Amino acid sequence: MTPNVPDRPTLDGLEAKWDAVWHEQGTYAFDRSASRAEVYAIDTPPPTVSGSLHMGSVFGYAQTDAIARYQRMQGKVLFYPMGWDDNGLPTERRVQNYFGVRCDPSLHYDPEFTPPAEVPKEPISISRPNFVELCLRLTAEDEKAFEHLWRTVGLSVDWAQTYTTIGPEAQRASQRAFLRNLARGEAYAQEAPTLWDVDFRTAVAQAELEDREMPGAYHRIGFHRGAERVFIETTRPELLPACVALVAHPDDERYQPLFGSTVTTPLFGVDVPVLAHHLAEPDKGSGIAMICTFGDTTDVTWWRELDLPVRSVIGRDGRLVATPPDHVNPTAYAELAGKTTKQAQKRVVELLQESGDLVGEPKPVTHPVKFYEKGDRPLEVVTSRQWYIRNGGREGVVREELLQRGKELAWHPQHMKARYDNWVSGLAGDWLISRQRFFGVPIPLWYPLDDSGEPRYDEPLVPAESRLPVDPSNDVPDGYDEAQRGVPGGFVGDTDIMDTWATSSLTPQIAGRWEDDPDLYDRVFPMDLRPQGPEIIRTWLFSTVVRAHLEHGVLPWRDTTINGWVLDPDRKKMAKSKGNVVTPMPLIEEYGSDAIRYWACSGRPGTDTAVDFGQMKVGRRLATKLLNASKFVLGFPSVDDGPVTEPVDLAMLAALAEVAGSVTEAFEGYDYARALERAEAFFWSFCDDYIELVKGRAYSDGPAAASALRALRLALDAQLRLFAPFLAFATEEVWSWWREGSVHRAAWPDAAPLRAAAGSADASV
RNA sequence: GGGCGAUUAGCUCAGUUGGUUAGAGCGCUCGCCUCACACGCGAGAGGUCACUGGUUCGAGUCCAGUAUCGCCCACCA
Repeated sequence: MTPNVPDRPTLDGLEAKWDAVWHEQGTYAFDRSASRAEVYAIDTPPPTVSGSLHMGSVFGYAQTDAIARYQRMQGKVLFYPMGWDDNGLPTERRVQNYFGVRCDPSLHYDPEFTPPAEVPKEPISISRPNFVELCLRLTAEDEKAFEHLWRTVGLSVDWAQTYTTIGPEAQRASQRAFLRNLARGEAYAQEAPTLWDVDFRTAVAQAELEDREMPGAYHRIGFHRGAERVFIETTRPELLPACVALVAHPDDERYQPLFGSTVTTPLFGVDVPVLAHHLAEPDKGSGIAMICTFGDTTDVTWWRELDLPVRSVIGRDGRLVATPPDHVNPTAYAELAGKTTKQAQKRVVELLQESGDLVGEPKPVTHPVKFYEKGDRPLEVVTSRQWYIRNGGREGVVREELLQRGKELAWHPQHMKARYDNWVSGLAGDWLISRQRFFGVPIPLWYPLDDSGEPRYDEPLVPAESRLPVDPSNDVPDGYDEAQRGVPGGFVGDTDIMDTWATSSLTPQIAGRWEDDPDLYDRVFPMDLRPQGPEIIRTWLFSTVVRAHLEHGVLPWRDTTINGWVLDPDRKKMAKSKGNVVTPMPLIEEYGSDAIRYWACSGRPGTDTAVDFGQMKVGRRLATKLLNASKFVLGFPSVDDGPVTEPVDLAMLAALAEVAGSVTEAFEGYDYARALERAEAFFWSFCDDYIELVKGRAYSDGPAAASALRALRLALDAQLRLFAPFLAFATEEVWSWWREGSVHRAAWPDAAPLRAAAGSADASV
């Protein structure tokens, strides 16, 4: 066809133009007639829908898109869905602030409720269904904005294949998987000490913890032993009424004489045993520690292994409970009841000073304290009934199996596997999946109530899979009716929801419509690729491996690419709290999507990369150059398909063949950055050297001119396709000037035909 | 305390089985509106390859150790 080249090619407006065309022509639509062997399936990370996407997301997703486009051009049928992770705490928090509301599950649904136009000073209490409505409303708006950004960036996602983690399909899959875990004994409930966020009033899992350095102080406190004193040091004197024992190392000669005897707590007058345990460290504090129920996870270990009683004083609201534990002097305790831990600590210290049991002044220290990663106050340990899924945290056999899965998985880059091994090896317990929150997938169970109205937790009422998804607070178990809810002899629904990871650990199954559409599922599962960030190896990657291992006995995907972290222009970690977050849209408008994609794809796999406006400028120049060089090549009259004859032309084609080979090789190893670098290096030399060299000849007539024109077109054609995964818009624009269809559905440039055209030419000429 | 990664020109980074004078882009200096492109073209300056040893005919590249930075994990009295 006769090329239709614009007089002044421009990058401006290409995003909207080609997004519309791709959408209309279904360029990236999944072809579900393809067999599993023909499909390349990507388990795309569902971004958290809470506000806006940042450059870190664009970075990783653009890299994945380059891989996706490469695979598509290699002839694979891409299953490339997109999910939105909208359930869970981030959305709840955003809804609370955005609308000025708070969820109170004891309230009933108010169909008339609409949030006030202005955020009220005092949050309005609304029912759980009203709250969930607002969550859905806000996430729907965000998801529209997210899709718009992704389409502008040019992700070649099939937008007909989207899901949300709060949607009915995701709920059905999570509940089904949970029920199957339950049936196989992999899910279980347990009343146990649990890390608890006192502000969010929910249990949290090991994977969601982080340490923060906090100021504290060692308080040296004397326990009574007749007329003697035994001194311990603690940072949490307010837990003195919760003390159940003292503990020292079995080899510690200072305390060996005390083992087996009892001492009395100051102020509260409780007799507690002095015990030996290997976890006690002789060189920490005074070498002897008080065990409280519960100050930290070590206390839990001691409590369990030494078979100690419980004296809980911290309530779920983070305040000291009203009634003192057994044996605790009620008069002394009354001073503390109802106080926050901070207030209680202050008061206990005053009382200890008055009684003379505190030695000297508290010694200030800075020490790491466990926080919920989204929380504001230190976690407490409270006893509660929670659901767990076995993940090898307690059983060596399962742990070994999961480590083995980690070995089967192909990691890119390889060293990221160490983080997985590290995490799995360090698991301290099973996966706590229940949350005492509102916007999530309900635990799909009810419990019968006995004659006194107490739930029989050991006999849960399980829904048939055909009924899923269910909401036990609205739906009724088979064999009961609504009137029996909460009545002795009736039933009660489980009020907990699942942790968001309990749903997103099933993204391959959700996207593949597990059990809902077995025909589709068989064509896409297990998937080929899991691309994701390094910080969620311990959560998303690991939990997905756990679910697939337990349910299907396979790895959920063959390869995983772990992208690097995005740093701000000054190479600092970007964080909302630091106010240095760079938002993508303004940059896309300034540099164009191809430039942003270029920047993202020039970051090596797994390598932390700064937001670099220089790289974006370079990317934009590359895209512009591609338009102009193409205009030059296509400006010449078309010649027939005869042979390329001139040595320089042949050498150029030979070099291009080599480049095509190495770009392909790089992509096969998931090294999109190297692929881009190779293609780019050739292109600039093609423009600056080869084109300049043959320009004069190309303008002339005769066989030598024809050879140049043929070589130019061959080279342009191949290079457009080599760049298509990166410069998705500019390559498509040029392709449309002279070719049919989309460059993104064209075949990947094989080195062989170029080499054939080059004959025996030497690339180094 | 354990693990992983990084350390190459002012800046951002390549450098794949160890092999001739260490590369690119940005920035900088100088010269060019040469009919595809001034978002361009040409020329140039700029480096003890973190440090210390070792292996080798030969090390930015392999080995050991040290330092600094970053990340992950850890029972935090």
